Amino acid sequence: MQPAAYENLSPEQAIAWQHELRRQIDIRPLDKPVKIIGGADISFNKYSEVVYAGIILLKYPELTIIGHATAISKTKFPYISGLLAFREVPALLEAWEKLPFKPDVMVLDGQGIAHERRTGIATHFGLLTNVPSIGSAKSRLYGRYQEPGNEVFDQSPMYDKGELIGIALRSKKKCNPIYISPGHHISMEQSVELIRNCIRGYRIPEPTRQAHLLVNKIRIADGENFNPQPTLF
DNA sequence: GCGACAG
DNA sequence: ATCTTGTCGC
Repeated sequence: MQPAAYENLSPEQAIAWQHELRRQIDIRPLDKPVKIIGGADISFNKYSEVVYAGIILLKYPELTIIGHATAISKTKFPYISGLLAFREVPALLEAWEKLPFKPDVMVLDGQGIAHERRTGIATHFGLLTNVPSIGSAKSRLYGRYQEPGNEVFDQSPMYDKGELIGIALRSKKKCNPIYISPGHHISMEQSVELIRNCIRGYRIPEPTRQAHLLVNKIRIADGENFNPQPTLF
């Protein structure tokens, strides 16, 4: 199935596709060391179908920005909890194709396998691009866990019926934890280790944080042309 | 039936 | 996610 056709899927069909994708998930150690790590995110104006996607490339472990790509696209697929990938992945793939070179691993803003059907946006993106991926979410979607300790890097496992599906990580003191889970072609341990090495004083790891800054920047720049609200007179 | 519910 | 200023806490 082509991602471009995602907007025509019904929620039921999207779920059926996730069951299909689930069979292809492969959680295992990386085959090569990480020298370049990428971060992806999207932004949009309320009530608008226009989505601004962006991917940032950082040198690892220095985390200096060495490249990026963006794409302005449209989507008709609404936000539905559990089906986030169908709304955001198409635009992200457009940005992915524009990258000057590909990263060794990608960090997505959302879940990896910490998902009811193990198909969070990071897993979905990893399967389609065949690139190792990690999910770093700002809130929990699925799985049971105990609140991690209050010190930086304290962590707590997330389970689904006894199966480890993610890790709640305290990335910053006095802040809510972030939820890490492998997406595809990477292990749980490596996912957490990489994210830990991407924390730079903020709650959000650099790849995703920089991607967020990037897409918000292009959205604001693009919006300075017309008025979203009904103009008076 | 009730509560939860990535971005 | 986005809309938005000040403000409580470390």
